[in-house]
Amino acid sequence: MKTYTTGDIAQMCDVNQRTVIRWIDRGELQGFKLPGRGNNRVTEESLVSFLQQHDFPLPEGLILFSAKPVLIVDDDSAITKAIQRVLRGAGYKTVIALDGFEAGSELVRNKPLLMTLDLKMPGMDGFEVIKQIRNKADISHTKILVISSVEEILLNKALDIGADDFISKPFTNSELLEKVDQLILDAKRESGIGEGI
Amino acid sequence: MKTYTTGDIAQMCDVNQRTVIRWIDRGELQGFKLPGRGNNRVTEESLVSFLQQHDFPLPEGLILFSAKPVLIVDDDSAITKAIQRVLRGAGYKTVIALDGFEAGSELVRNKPLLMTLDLKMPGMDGFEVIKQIRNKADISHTKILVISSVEEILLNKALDIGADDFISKPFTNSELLEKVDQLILDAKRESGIGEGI
DNA sequence: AGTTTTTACGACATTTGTGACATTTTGTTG
DNA sequence: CAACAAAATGTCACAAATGTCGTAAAAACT
Repeated sequence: MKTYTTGDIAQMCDVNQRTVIRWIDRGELQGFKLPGRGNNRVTEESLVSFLQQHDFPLPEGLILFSAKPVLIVDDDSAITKAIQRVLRGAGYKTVIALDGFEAGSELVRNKPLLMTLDLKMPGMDGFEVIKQIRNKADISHTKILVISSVEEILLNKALDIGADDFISKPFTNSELLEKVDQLILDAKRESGIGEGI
Repeated sequence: MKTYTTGDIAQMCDVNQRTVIRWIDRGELQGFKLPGRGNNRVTEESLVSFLQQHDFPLPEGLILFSAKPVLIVDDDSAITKAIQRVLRGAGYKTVIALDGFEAGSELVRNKPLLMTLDLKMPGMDGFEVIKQIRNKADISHTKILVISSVEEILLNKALDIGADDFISKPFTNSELLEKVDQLILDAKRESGIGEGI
């Protein structure tokens, strides 16, 4: 379960850290204390509830952190639906993009932790997309799982450019889920507050 | 997320702080309250929108934030640069997108008032893009100026789908500027920005 | 082991919200 | 124009909330 320190929250709310501690002391923000000297921690749940209760505009990185969708990019809607079925079955929310424009807009809109990417889509250079993603700060953290049936050499090239993993068609549901679970885990571990903005 | 206190705004607008609080209470300036006694905070976004609506001269630090760019979409970088030169000369900020992915991501990222769109880009269906834009609430307001050399019939079809205006290649700088100025004016009027009495 | 960064807390300075009231501005009427 | 009412804004005092600073402990990171 993700927790936040008083410093995280202070930065997030544009408020002095001393003030956050006072909120917790007064009980206005629910937190718990570490054994040592009583350093405060606040669960994501408490924080979101607190922010909503006071009409705080939700900071980017926090919006539905645990419910962020996986973006599925493929021009073949049969494939996107198949992938979607598997991921939904495992509890993931999903968003589908069938072309480059949709992929770009949904990526920036949802800022997913992970996207699956078909390397050879008509009119869309997968390698170029990977480069652009890694080059834009607000989405550069996105985990990219390349899904394709092209030759091994090209897949390795994708990894060199910045993809995080690949899977070759055809693949089994469990193979897909294994890689998705791993990448999501990595993404959650790496993501912190204030980073990647 | 940058926020401002009532004191900041009072100083900025050369107004009594008491008055700023009343603006917020009346709902004329959108703000939110801290837990304690309800101290007010106003996001940069709300403040800029408020200042523009009342023709306040924008303080230095807020000018950049307020100037939304024009998005230029074309696969031919010679053309994008030419358009960029003209628009910059007229004082517009510009962002260029050379393919569908870039167009989608920059559109959602910058939420420009206006985009120029080449209808026939390789691997990107201009009509489909227009449809998608009109179908997504966060960008549906975007003014679309179609720039193309295709036949009149297709251009009219673009208008039917949801484009706001078109201009045929080749065109002069003044023709382009005239249409851009008009569309930007429309966009500002419709969004309530820059309305003076 | 070490070092660096972050955190909690106290004491004090500053800012903020509120109410009550004075002043200015705006609009209307004769 | 003058007179007037209505609304908006300015002024002031005080309690409450927040900001600032220094220090020592804790946590994070080699």
